[in-house]
Amino acid sequence: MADPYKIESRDRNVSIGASPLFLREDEIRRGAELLYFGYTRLTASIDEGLAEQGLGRAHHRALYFIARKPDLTVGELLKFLAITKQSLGRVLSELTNRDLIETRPGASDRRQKLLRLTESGAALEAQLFDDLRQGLSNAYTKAGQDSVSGFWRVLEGLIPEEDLPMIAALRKLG
Amino acid sequence: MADPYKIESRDRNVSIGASPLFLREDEIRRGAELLYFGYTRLTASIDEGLAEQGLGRAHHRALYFIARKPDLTVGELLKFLAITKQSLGRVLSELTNRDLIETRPGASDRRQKLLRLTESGAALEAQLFDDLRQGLSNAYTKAGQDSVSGFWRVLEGLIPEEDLPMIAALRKLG
DNA sequence: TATATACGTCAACATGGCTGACCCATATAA
DNA sequence: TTATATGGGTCAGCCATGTTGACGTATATA
Repeated sequence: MADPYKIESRDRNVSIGASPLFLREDEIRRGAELLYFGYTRLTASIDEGLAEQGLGRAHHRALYFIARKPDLTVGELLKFLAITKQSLGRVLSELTNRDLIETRPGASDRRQKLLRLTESGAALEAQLFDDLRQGLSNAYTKAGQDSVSGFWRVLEGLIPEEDLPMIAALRKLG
Repeated sequence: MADPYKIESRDRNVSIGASPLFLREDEIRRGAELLYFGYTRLTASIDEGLAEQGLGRAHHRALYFIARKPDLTVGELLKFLAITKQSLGRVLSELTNRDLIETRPGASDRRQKLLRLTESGAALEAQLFDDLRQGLSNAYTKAGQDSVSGFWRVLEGLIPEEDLPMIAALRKLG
């Protein structure tokens, strides 16, 4: 067999090649549940701060990526969010109306719109980021560094290959 | 200082006690991003199978927990989903109309309604579970067993203490 | 000059949350 | 035994956030 890990059966409790442990239903369910509860609890903690401003999660996601990559174009942001331009349009115009973001035309391509946080947008994003930091640094500290690496590795494996370069680009320069 | 890990500052790039690595902004952002993309990509893979049946994520979550804990009461399910009974009511009546779930009164407390999958509900849930299994077992296999343990540990740390017993109960008997 | 691309916008609609008000049946405590 | 609390249901209206489809404008590029 070329690849002993390749999945070739729809059976449950399937044992494949040398690695039966990874494929038992209970371990899959455990991961699914922890991912669900972990993700929802973390976002719930942010929702509170967000609600104070009369904003929702959609706004936060946009603020987050704009903070992360200043001068992001609308097209790039659309790829991160994986929503339609119409949906994003609403979010961006609300953020603009509240003076949380500002735009300017691209230097090399003036059709593009470069997105940036305003000063008050940056302040709000920082405040929301703090909730993220509280939750994640608490979890990191409790789990320990080795666990954090494993956490990252498994999550990376959940993401389709073709999306990884885009995500990796978030961690590079501006 | 009693607890060297305790967070006492809102500064970014803060270094605390003996464990500065865990608290740097980049590591927090990396975790937040991987969690976001990992979670959304995994659920997106399920949405396709769900859309074929004309169902949404809300239906899947209910099916999932009923599959996981047969004879779950409505009240218990409400706690897992953390939504209002009105929202859940819509979902459950749709699932009932499609003959995917069935109910019967509780034995010890006849006010309760015990929820179960029908045969076709179980078949559908199994099919949807397969998408979960594909995604997670692929990620588990790529990452390796040690990473999987770390993945679980960090996620557990993201969940408020008071919610953990409820989640642990999912892995016990019926 | 023709065409493709980046972005915007109007309109209608779906999903899945929410609040508030009110109901019934059954358990439980006074 | 009667009062109250609890588990669950339901109607009505609203909100946030996604979707399609159609169409418009400015700028790049072949």
